[in-house]
Amino acid sequence: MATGSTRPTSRDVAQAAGVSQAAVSLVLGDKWRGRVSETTAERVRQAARELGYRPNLAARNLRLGHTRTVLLVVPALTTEFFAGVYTGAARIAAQHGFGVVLYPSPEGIGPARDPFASAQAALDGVIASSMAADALTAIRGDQLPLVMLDSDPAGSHGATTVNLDITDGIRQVTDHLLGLGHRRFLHLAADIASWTFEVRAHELAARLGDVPGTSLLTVRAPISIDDARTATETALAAKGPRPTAIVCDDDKLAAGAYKAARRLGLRIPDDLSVTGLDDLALATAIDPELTTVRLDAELFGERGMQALLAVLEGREPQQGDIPVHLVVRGSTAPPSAP
Amino acid sequence: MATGSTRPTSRDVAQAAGVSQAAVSLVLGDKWRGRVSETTAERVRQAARELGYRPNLAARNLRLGHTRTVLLVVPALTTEFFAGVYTGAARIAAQHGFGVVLYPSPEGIGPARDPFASAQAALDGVIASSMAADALTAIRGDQLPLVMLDSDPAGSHGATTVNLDITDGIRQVTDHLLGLGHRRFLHLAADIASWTFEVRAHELAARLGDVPGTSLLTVRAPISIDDARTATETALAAKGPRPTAIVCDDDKLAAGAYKAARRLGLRIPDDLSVTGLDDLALATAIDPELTTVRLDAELFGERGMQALLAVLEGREPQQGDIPVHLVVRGSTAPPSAP
DNA sequence: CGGAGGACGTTATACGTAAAACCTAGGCGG
DNA sequence: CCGCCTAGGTTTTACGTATAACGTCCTCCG
Repeated sequence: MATGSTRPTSRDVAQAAGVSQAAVSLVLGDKWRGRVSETTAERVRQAARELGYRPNLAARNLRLGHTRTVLLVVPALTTEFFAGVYTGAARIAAQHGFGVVLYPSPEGIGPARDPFASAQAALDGVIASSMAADALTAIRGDQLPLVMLDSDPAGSHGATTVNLDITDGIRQVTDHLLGLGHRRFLHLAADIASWTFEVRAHELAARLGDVPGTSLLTVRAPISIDDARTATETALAAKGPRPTAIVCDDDKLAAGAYKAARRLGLRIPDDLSVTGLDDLALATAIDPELTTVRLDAELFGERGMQALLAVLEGREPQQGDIPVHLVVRGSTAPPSAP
Repeated sequence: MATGSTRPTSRDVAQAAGVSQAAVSLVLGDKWRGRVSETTAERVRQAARELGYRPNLAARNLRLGHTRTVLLVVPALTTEFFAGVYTGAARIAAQHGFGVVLYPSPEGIGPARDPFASAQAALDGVIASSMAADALTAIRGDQLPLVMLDSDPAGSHGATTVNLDITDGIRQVTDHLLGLGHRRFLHLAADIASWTFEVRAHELAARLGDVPGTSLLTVRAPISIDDARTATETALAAKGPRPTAIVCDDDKLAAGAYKAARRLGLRIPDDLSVTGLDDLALATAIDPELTTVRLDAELFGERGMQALLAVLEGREPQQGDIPVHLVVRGSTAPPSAP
């Protein structure tokens, strides 16, 4: 409270405590065992408290050569899902003294399309969702440690990948629906080029291919309730035997399917079973509640961060996909008599 | 591609281009008009490109004394709303060469309850939502430029405030409902101590107080669909004449009210009108679609960031609350005969 | 033809921190 | 009583950048 209006530095603290700047750094950095007496240490801490001293992060980062900050690249934050991923990642990060800065989607943020420029921070590593595909090339340029989320393990050029076990999720959905007796399926697919959605399509086709007498129609829509509604409406209005079950890539698409069904006068689950994927708040808000595959977004973020920390520390990242599980609610039932 | 594995510095670029480090800084910082010839400038740029040079942000921040990074403090990201706020803030920030780092909610992130420690970055300013109230004391400690979102202008100790015109939103809701003929109201309130929710309660009471023959019952619930459902159910089960309209502090609460209504066998909007506030994706997913007050989250974030930029540059921030507007959908109708 | 600028750079320095290298008593074993 | 160790510090340096202050030539005008 003496120098003026500029923030106090470690030198100011040193002066106030009557020691050298080095001593301050030692004490505040907890490196003083056997180097500084307990009494002076306390004096330093006292002075720091009184001045309201906060170390200058920029200077520390420069000195240390790292920033304990990582970048999380995600698509636009239009659902709770990636908010959950962020929360999980940030939690683990905080436990290890790291910060997480977000780079949400190349579109919509502004002219600076360069994640590294726009995330104004010096970075130690990157976690990137494969859905933010166009940011990838920029990222690969730098040689920062990289963890890919929801990404093809084979196509990630050696980057560590952390994935949800979507394949198993789709398996659970199809087992459930086939077990109920459904045979004619509509796949309401997300209109996004991303590995995680390819997996859904592939596994669904593979599963149904194993069962004779099944049919599978696919229709694509952007992830928006209204787009999903219109796509579903036209698909259902087509001639021929109507599908009895709609498998959606995502809960929002499922909400669109609900609206289409209402417009067409079809009742869920009596005339039509619908499944989602995500388990957003939306899933239990609609009526009937949605049978869907629950993805643990926070765990996903945690695992991503843990993997990145492992890479940064030269350890081997944990192997294995993150389990997901079907939660059966009121939107699925046996098909009515054909 | 020569020095080894460590990142190239401006000195490496200088050496490669055969100039001094200062020249590199001049050229890359666009301060070279009349100081460096176009040919050498191009040589420098070329060298920088070849080496894949990126300036060390930590060093730059140290030198410059600022970081062009601001902190956005928000409650947990459990709806799209604050994701929108972030997106808007980040867009404006990017246009001005700023980065935004997020500090979501003191709970849930980890042991580091200090926003400044956990947001590992050196900061130039802070935008804070009043809903993250417990972080505030920590923030007030530092004397960073501060913009408060959704906060009592009178109680913000001189910090700049940017607010949505919630008062007008509630006015629109009550006008709409009163116009339809409703007289008995239930206020489903968010169980959060925050100015923005107090405003809702206050304005609603004031508005109805002006109209003789109206009644207002209030019930509080945490912002979760299930909590809202049970709270609503018990409120509606109480004896006495049943409310004909439920005004909810938020769309999620409204979704809970829907479920309560279904359980009690009440039809919306025939037996019960319901209004929300936010206009989340949820609002159009439920049936009937929700009459609600649309809050432009991105604009909110933009205005917050613009205000902070104004403060940082010593300009006067733009005055005036952000307009909101009622969007009437299927969840409101005249009350059935008393 | 002398010197006053421009054009084109370079040298030197400071930002605040962490930590290696160095200093100085005092105590103590041999 | 010498040498060495240890406790308790201090001096010094480096991190990479931006920029103020300082040199050169070369040109051109009076």
